[in-house]
Amino acid sequence: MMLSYHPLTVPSCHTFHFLPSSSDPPYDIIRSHTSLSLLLNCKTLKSLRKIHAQMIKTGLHNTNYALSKLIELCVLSPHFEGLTYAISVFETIQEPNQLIWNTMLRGHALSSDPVSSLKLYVSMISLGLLPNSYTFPFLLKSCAKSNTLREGQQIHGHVLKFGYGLDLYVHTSLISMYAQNGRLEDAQQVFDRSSHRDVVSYTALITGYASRGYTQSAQKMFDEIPDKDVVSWNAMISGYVETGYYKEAFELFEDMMKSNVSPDESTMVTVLSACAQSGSIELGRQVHSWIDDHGFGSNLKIVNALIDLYSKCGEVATACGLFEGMSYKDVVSWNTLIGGYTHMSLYKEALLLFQEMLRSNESPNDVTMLSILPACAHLGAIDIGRWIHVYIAKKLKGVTNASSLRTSLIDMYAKCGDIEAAHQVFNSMLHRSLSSWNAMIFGFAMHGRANAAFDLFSRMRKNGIEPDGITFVGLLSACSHSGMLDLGRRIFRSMTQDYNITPKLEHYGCMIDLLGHSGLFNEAKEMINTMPMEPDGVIWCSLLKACKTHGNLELAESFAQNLMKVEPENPGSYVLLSNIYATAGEWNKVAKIRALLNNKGMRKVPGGSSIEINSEVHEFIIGDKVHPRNREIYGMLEEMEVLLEKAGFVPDTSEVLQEIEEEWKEGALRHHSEKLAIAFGLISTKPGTKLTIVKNLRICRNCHEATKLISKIYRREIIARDRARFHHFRDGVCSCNDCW
DNA sequence: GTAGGGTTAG
Repeated sequence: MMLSYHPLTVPSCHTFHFLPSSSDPPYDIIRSHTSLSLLLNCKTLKSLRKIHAQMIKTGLHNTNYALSKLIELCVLSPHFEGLTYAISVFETIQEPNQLIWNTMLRGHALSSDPVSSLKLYVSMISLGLLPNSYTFPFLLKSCAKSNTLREGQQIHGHVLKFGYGLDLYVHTSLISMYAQNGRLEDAQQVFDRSSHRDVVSYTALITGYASRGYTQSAQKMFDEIPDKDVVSWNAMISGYVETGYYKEAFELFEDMMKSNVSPDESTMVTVLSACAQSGSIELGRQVHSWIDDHGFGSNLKIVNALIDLYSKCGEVATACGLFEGMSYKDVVSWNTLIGGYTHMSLYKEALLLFQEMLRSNESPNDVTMLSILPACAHLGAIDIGRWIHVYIAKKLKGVTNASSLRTSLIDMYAKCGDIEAAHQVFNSMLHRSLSSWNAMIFGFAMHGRANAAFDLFSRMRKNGIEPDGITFVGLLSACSHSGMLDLGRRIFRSMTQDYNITPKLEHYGCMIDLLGHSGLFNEAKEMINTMPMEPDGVIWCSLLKACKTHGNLELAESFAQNLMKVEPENPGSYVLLSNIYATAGEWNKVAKIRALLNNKGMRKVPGGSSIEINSEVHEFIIGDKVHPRNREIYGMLEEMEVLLEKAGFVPDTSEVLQEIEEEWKEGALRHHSEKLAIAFGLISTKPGTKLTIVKNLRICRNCHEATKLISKIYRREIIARDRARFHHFRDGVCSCNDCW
């Protein structure tokens, strides 16, 4: 029975007055003893220490059983850093028995540093102690977990040397160790040589095959199992899910339902995650009603999987409802919904939920951070991003995802405009993955620092890191943001010739953007004709923009037609074309396009900008009047206009249709969302404070010119991120050198 | 005499 009261509220006299007697085996008494139940429910190191102290007082600590149980519970407890405590207990024991040694080995194998169990084993052997059949599964587990094949092979040698080669548990552990190290032939060999096998050893091998994509071999082994149990079914189903064979997974699930084995929690979680990953919402709903009918409806892990299903399939409200209806939530529940929001681009909702999580008693973990950092990056919420950085440094030291967390931080800082902070994180890293290098290269590219991006690339090569396709997207976009055509051409060639990487759509996109920007339309068209895939909207759009820059009306029309073919529902293409006509003074055509837009009932995505002040993200759309400090903001806008005019600023009205419709005549330019955000930034920060604005569309030329002057007039550094890149405005100039 | 192997958020 689970104890519902807190361990510390139980009087100690009641807890510890049994002492083992010789006639009664102590473990029977102790097992039924409250103190062990207390240990099992022990949630803090402090209460564990108290219980331990009681054990010492009552002499219970002298029994090997109690000690080994104490250590085991320390080591298995998810609630605190039990291993450290277990080690301290272990060190007080004069002559630990084999059980205690094994329990310590198990603890180390389960820890975040499984290799330490091998070290402990070495010290055990050097004391002249012998392993038994229980020793090896722990050691092999740590070799499997840490992918240390060589050590695993040595342990295999010891297994044979000490004569445990026939133990089924040891055997299965060996299979699992080889399988997880990717040595499927060795795993199969161990399996074939075993004199007896059971469903568990089959399953170990199946998992190995399936996780490496050898689903056929896995299925063959699975068919051979005479007495399939629920775990073996689950392993096979999840093998298909993991490798993306959703249809096969669903079919197998159906077979399982027809068999005499009933699915369990794990089956449902696996099948639901298959539905989520493959977007099979209808099937997911069927599974959901099955779950409700079979009494799984309040199972924590299953509800978490359902939340994942609904949020991944776009039914956020259903996901949210399930989340709110949970009587007990764990960290996975929070992470799943936060991740669901991020997945659906609901970044603000993700941040709000994260803040709610902090207010509740749930501590975020590395997974939380990995889904919340992209939300900060999108919103430009750098204050929260910095807070998370501190939290990671303090609380999540040495977590397994350290490298991806840092990479995520680099991305966040870069996208929030603080490229220096991004660089600092990068430099502080001891082990950089390819994606860390890529994130930093992308960061520099976004900020128009092409040279830094290329320096980093050569440093990366010197470190012996092989670039991938993504690296080259970074490098090519660095070229395109800085208008470096020749370098771009060289990189594009080198990518195929020297690195054997086949260019994808994104690579062609960067090159076509570069060519278009340089006015080399023929060459751009040639590239489109020779590339092996169809160009997407992004490519036509970049060419259309190039036409605007170079005033090429004729080509613009044909590009626009292509754009409308690829993205007929995207009003942006129509607006772009109408802007080009407006620039050329072709007002009839402008009117035609406007009529077309109205007929189709399309509205342009409103331009929105956000600015973070005191950890709060404020969003503005064009002509926005809903902000609580609306009057002050518009007052500031008027002041800005007066000062701009004084400084000689003449608005370029040719782009007046950028934000088409309602307010296009009056104030369409004056009240662009970035101006509102800047005005709000100016009134709510101290003089001299840097302002960072995030915009969902591209910044228009008019605002770009105005912002340059504003940075000078108000002596403010203004950093603006638009859809494509960063602009650093300072003292009347922009880092992009007007090349965008 | 107690313990050990295979499946389950990203």
